[in-house]
Amino acid sequence: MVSTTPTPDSRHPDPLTLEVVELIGEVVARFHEDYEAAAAEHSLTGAQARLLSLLCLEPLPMRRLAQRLKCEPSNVTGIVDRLEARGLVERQPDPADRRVKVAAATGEGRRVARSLRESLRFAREPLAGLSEGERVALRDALRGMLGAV
Amino acid sequence: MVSTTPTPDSRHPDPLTLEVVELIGEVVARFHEDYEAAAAEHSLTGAQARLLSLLCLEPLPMRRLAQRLKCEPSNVTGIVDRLEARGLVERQPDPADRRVKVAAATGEGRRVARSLRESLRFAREPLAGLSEGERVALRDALRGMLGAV
DNA sequence: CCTGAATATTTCAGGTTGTCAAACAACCGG
DNA sequence: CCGGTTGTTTGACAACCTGAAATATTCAGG
Repeated sequence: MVSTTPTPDSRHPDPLTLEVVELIGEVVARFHEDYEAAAAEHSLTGAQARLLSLLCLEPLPMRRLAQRLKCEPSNVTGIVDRLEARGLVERQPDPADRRVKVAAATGEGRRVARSLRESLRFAREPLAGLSEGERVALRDALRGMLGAV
Repeated sequence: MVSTTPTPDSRHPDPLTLEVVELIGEVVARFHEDYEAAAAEHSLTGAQARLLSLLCLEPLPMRRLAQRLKCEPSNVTGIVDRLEARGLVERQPDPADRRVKVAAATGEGRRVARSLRESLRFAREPLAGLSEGERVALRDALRGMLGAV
């Protein structure tokens, strides 16, 4: 009787699945709130914070930035403009292809990004309230969700 | 020795916590993508879809809408304006207080919201790939995260 | 080498979201 | 009745986002 996963048909979800969906929605909402708030503390918008965080890992051409952020390249132009005006990012020419401009975080940009990462409390603090077993279970379930698609 | 949760200090998170944070970030990103895409299929923006979904549960005064959406009331005015122009929402006078206007979903609005909810596949389809035990574990961990704050 | 297609970036126009301050109407306590 | 508070809207402004057009550069073929 333990056997068959009780067919959580995605068209007729069972109550358990519905509750999990509800909970995920709440987590998503809180995560966003927290992210925007952390960005605002550094006088950044959410979009600016995301872009700066990306560049903090490695410099990227404008085109790739747009792909990572899932938006149009013309949009990235403006965001980089504003970050560049504040000295957090700079455009560098690509020696291999004079069409492309590589955006890179400046030293100050990296400093701000690090500070921002540290003020991102949600998804870390509440995790501290979980036992190791729960965290392992959470990890496995999340892996399953992301891998299943 | 079972006692103390192995101190996942939020300033020096262990690798397990870091991975979970990473996974949550991915889930949040996918959830948002999916939500925006589902909204776009119905020619709605994310904000419009969220507001319409709220009104689909119960009519709400503008003020409360702003609280639920965590934004300024003046912002809600515009979003309701656009939804009202499309006949998905209507403003009704509150007989008890002539200052307040209650926004309510129209029949068409409810129809669109239902259709939207059904096209929201992420957070439901991948869940189907989890065993019942995993879904229970996920539920408990999420509850713990949300409650712990 | 030259031409034309393709690519990377920017610019521009237009729409949506969001804030803040100010206006306005209606409520309410004294 | 009066003054302060509350709910909604309006206006000005900034950021985000898209789509189309302009520009510069690369690259493949003839």
